Amino acid sequence: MSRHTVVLVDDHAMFRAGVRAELGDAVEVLAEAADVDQAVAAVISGQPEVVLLDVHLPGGGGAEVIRRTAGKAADTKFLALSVSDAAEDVIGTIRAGARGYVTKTITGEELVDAIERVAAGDAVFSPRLAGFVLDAFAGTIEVAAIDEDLDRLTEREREVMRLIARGYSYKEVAGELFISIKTVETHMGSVLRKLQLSSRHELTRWASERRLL
Amino acid sequence: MSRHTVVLVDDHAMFRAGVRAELGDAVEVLAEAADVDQAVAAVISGQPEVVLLDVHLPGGGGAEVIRRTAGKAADTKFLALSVSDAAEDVIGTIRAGARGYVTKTITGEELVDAIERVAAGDAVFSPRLAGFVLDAFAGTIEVAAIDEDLDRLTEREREVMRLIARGYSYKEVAGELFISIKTVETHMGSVLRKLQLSSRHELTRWASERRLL
DNA sequence: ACCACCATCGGGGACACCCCTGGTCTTCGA
DNA sequence: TCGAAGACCAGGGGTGTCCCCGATGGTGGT
Repeated sequence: MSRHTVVLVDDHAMFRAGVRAELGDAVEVLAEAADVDQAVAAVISGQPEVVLLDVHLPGGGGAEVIRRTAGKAADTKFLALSVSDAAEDVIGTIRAGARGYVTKTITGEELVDAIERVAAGDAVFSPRLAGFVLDAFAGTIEVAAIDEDLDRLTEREREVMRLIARGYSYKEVAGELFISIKTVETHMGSVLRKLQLSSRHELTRWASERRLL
Repeated sequence: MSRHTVVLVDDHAMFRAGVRAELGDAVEVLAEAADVDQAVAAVISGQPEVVLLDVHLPGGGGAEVIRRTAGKAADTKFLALSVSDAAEDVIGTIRAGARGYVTKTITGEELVDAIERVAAGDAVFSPRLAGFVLDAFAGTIEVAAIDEDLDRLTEREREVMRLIARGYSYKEVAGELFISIKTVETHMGSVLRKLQLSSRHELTRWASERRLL
């Protein structure tokens, strides 16, 4: 197997040196970078197969590097390499487009394996972290935050809201709930006022962001 | 380590027997099920740690089992075990709440390991499949499938469509694109006709399902 | 008894949305 | 050179959406 090309991004020179030593001859380190600007430049000029990316990085964080190089390094995969195992770090980085996320407790051998797998198109996670992504994906995260706004609605208002958010017209909602259009309008007025929205379109977006459909 | 409890769900008795033989004494198979109804009953009465779940199952599919047992088997994890490596199967099952997805090409030893990891709270994937989930999560999937409908729109129609789907009114779109409201209406008429939709609300849902916002 | 809140319903109005018919101008390829 | 297609614009009409005003009951707390 030919050696994979890698760009190494971390704000601590000592850590970069450590990774480089651990990787040894298994991969070819094209360049190193210590902040977002350097990283973006290095990735675009080097076109590496894999970028080893620190999540907490001066200048916007690792996710910013992924966003700024989007489309400018077509075949480059990003592998997050972080001390953090916080869910928001993991999810944020994956959302940005990283193909893997491993913690710095990883051994050199495992890291080489992870790099090879990411380069091959697979996704690599420290086992415990994959669960975060799945939780977020299945929509079980943030469920708690809804109620602050949502529980100020009455039961009837919630019914109307749900149908409207799904795209039903007032008339259809009226037919569905066996009430008059005028009552639907009244409820919708309350819903929009309580949720501080101004149109059914905003309501649709509000509901879809909270996965209430 | 104590043996994990498992319910085995697959519509082929032959395959269930095979899995049972492969697992041997490593896990305790509480029950088997051949369709959705049997599976739901077995999971609720057995309260297993892990359910080995076939994706294509008479009565609604594996995802239906997960939905119907939601909340009734608190500590039970679901591990999909399928011949299919199609992205829609993987994503659909994970969305329903499965904590892992492996193909039936797996060896018995690997399957035991996967069961143990899922029981411990980790997520397990056949390497190639994890990418599907990440793609869907990052919103990069289906980008190819869109164009069949989307590329029938002209450039201007796409601009109008994007703004409308975001909740802009016709007037706001007109102001944004420096054209008259009447022109926006004309473009929207074309968009709705070409996409076979009938209202801006359906367009909003259409676009959000494809993550074009 | 009174008040607050909820669900229900109505009139009327301003505007948005969707469809229809028409038209001009440009670009592009047969 | 002539049509096809796209971007642009207009009028009119029917319906939907959102808001204002009002009203009637029921329920629950003080």
